[in-house]
Parts: sequence; structure tokens; C-alpha cells
Amino acid sequence: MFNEIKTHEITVDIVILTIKDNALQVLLVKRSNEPFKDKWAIPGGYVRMSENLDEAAMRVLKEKTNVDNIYLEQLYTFGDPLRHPVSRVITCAYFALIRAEDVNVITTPDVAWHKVSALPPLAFDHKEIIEYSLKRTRERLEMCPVAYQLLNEKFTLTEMQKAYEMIMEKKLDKRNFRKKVITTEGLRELNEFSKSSSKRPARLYTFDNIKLNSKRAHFIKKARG
Amino acid sequence: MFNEIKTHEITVDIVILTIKDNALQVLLVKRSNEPFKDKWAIPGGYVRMSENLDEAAMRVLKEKTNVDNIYLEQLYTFGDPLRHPVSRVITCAYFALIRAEDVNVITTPDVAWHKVSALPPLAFDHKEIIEYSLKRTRERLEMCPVAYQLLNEKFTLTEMQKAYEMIMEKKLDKRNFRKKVITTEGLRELNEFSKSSSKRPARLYTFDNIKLNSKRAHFIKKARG
DNA sequence: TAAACTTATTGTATTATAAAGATTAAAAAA
DNA sequence: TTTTTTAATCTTTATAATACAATAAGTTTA
Repeated sequence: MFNEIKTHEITVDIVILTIKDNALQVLLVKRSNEPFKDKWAIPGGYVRMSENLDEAAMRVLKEKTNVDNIYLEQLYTFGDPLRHPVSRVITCAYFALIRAEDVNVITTPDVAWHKVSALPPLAFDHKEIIEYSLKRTRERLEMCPVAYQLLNEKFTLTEMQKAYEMIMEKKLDKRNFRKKVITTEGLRELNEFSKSSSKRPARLYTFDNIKLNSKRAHFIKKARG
Repeated sequence: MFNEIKTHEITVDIVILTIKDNALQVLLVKRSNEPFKDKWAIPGGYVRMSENLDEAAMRVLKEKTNVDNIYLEQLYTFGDPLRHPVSRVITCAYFALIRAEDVNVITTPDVAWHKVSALPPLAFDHKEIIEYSLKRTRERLEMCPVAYQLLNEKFTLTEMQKAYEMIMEKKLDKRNFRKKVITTEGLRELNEFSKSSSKRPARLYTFDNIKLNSKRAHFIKKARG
């Protein structure tokens, strides 16, 4: 056992966020082993000797949730000596925003989406990790239109605004939001319209050639003092 | 040996930046052991079982450089399997900007400041770590006036602009820089003037009640596409 | 089939901020 | 006293952010 030889264990834990059923949701797995058996947790696992942290995160995510081929970003490393009740486990947390339509999550009783606004009790410090990932997502959203990662390939501007409002947890002005959005690099107007609604159909848009670091793409104003 | 029992070792490495002799400089220590014996490296060391990562970073920094009581921020965790030539060492990197006048660095042949523009060959992936810390510092500077951490307690606006220009590696407009700076929360105008120059004395300023996350404090415009 | 209803879409005036141009001020050196 | 150098201020212009209300395009209902 690792804790007998007095060294650390290294894990990766992954926060996967999406928008589903009109709510921001996080992918959780139910733990099958102690500690925290039967508690929900973000997917995670040990880092192998032969792989780097990014590779470990991708592998673990695939193993636990069948989610593959998405862009994971390192979030923060959590290393409190008491974060694991039994041994000393330092975890490198990753996160990703994904389109619900893009992933092959086979939800089971042990792998499921949960609304971030109503999380069940979580194992370890996973609540803190999720909260930190939300904070970072908000900061990112102020810099570049990462919300597109949460939307379907074709989306209406209202859907996009809803995504922003869900993450930022505040109402945005529809006219000003649109004005900024349409100047965003990579956004393309389609000659298609939404059919789902029973009201006036909305024009569909898509993103191509996204440069996430494109400074031109800021479009949510920072709050002023 | 750790590598015989096939587990990871965890270290912390700390990038300390300051402005000295009109240049951005980083604190390096010369390694006394293999691997990379006699090569320069950023100060680092193993994380103990009883301490969290922040505590480990502070302790290691104190031990290696005598620097104490400064605000360290977690930067990124580097975990490439080959970053250490002998064993598997994952390192959690920290960084800090400090005032040269505030620290009791006793520079010796083995502990010294080096200009980031002319680094010696470095151990491990420490060049990459320093470069990443510079990138992050630039991003932070666009958000809040962290450069004050590099300046003496009393400073002229020209000194502050020089600090910005050194970090951002570009020239700034003096008039616009001043206009933005003087609206920054926490900046206080003093009734004292610089004496060093043989030209017109410049007014001295100081920072009090810094809120690093104060959104009001942005004052370097982002580049537009 | 007209009226009511719901959501989508658009424009303008005002204010704030950024960038660029030009001038004045205070000291030391010549 | 003039020149030189750096500090500091003021103005204009351009760009971006904010607040704010009416119209358009469909469906539903009476």
C-alpha cells in the first residue's frame, strides 16, 4: 500500500460540464469502493508511471465515462493532506466544457449528469473542485466565447445567451448581447432557422475556426467597481 | 529509492521574479547534487506528507533562498514522465512577484538573480516553467496591477511604466498609461519627489489596500484583432 | 379569419474608455 | 539665459459599452 511506504499518490480528477435540459450539469460517477463508497464523485483515477498528466486525465475519463476526444484543460492541483481520509493523495484536476450531443456518455445508475445547482453530497473535496471549475469558466467566458463548446453545432443566439446567463448567473441585455456576439470572430450566420419552437423561428448560427485565445472575441463586459 | 517501488515523487518548484538593475530577474539556485549537478535551477524540493502544496512551496523557498513571507500562487503542474532523467517526479510549480528591497536573499555563488532575458542553461524543464510563469504574469498584468509587487514601496509612475514595459515587452504610451494608473484603486499620491534623477523630480506614489482581484484596476488595454 | 400571444430582431442616444496630438512645467547643464 | 531632459497636463478623436422600446414573424385561440 502506498500509505505504508510514506509517499504520495497522484490522481487526476475531471470536471465535465455541459448544458442539458436547460441547466448547467456536471458528469458524476458513483463510487464503488471505499472510501466514500456509493457517494457521487467526479471521474478520477491514478496516474500511471508511463503517462503524463494530460494523458492520464484522458484515459481515466474514457475508462470511467466512455467520453473520448475532448479538449481537457488543467485546472488546479489540490494537495491538502487531509483531503483523502485514508492516504495522502494529491490530485491534479482537469476540466472541459462539452456539447451534450457530442459525447457518448452511456448514463447508468452509476454514471449520470447532475445539475450544478443541485449537487448530491460528493466524495472528497470534489464540491470544492467543481466550484473552482465554475469560477474559472466564468473568468474564461469574460475573455473568449468558450460557451460555444457547450452548444450544439447549430444554435440560436437566444440559446447562446441562455448558456452565458447560466454560467454567469446573471441576466444579460438581449440587444447588447447580440451586438457583441455578431462581431465575434468565427461566428457564421446560417440560412437555416430553428423549427422546435412553436413561435417565430430563430436564425441558426455556427462557429467555425475558433481561436479560443482570440482577443477580438471578448464579448462579455467585465463588471466595474 | 522511489523509482524502484514504482510510484511518483512530488516536488514543488518556485519561480521568483523581481526587477533589479532595470531588468526582470529570476532567482536561481545552483544544484549541488545529481542530476544536473552544478546547473542552475529554480528553487524546489519534495513535498512532505504532513504539509499541503502551498506550505511545501513556502518551506522549500525559505530553506533554499531564505525568502519568507511572500504571496505564492500556484502556477501549473508539470508531469511529463521524462522531465526528470532518473525517476518519475511530478512538480507543482508556484510563482511570485516580489520587491527586491523586501527580500533577504543572501546571494552567494549558489543563489543568485539572473536576467530572464539571458538565462543560463537550466536543469530539468525549468526553462519551460519560467517561460510559462512569464506568460501568466503578462495575463495577470492585463487584469490587475500586479506590477506593484515588483516596485519599491514608493515609486514614480515612470518606474511603474518601466516595470510594465519590461514584463509586457512592449512600449506603452506615457500619457495614456498615467491616465489609467491614476484611476487605480489603492494608488496614493505622496507629497514626496524622487531625488535620484538629475532632471525634473518625479512625484512618488504608493499602493495601499490592494485588492488584486479588483476589476476596477484593469489598466492595460488588451490588444485587438 | 381576425385578434391575441409569444419569441425574434433591430436602432439610437448617451456615456465611458482608449488612442493620439499638442503643450506646459521643473529641474540640471551648458 | 538658453538648452536639454524628463514630468505632467490638456484636448480631440475614435471606439466600445450601456440603457432603453418598438416592430416583425410566426402560432394559437376565439
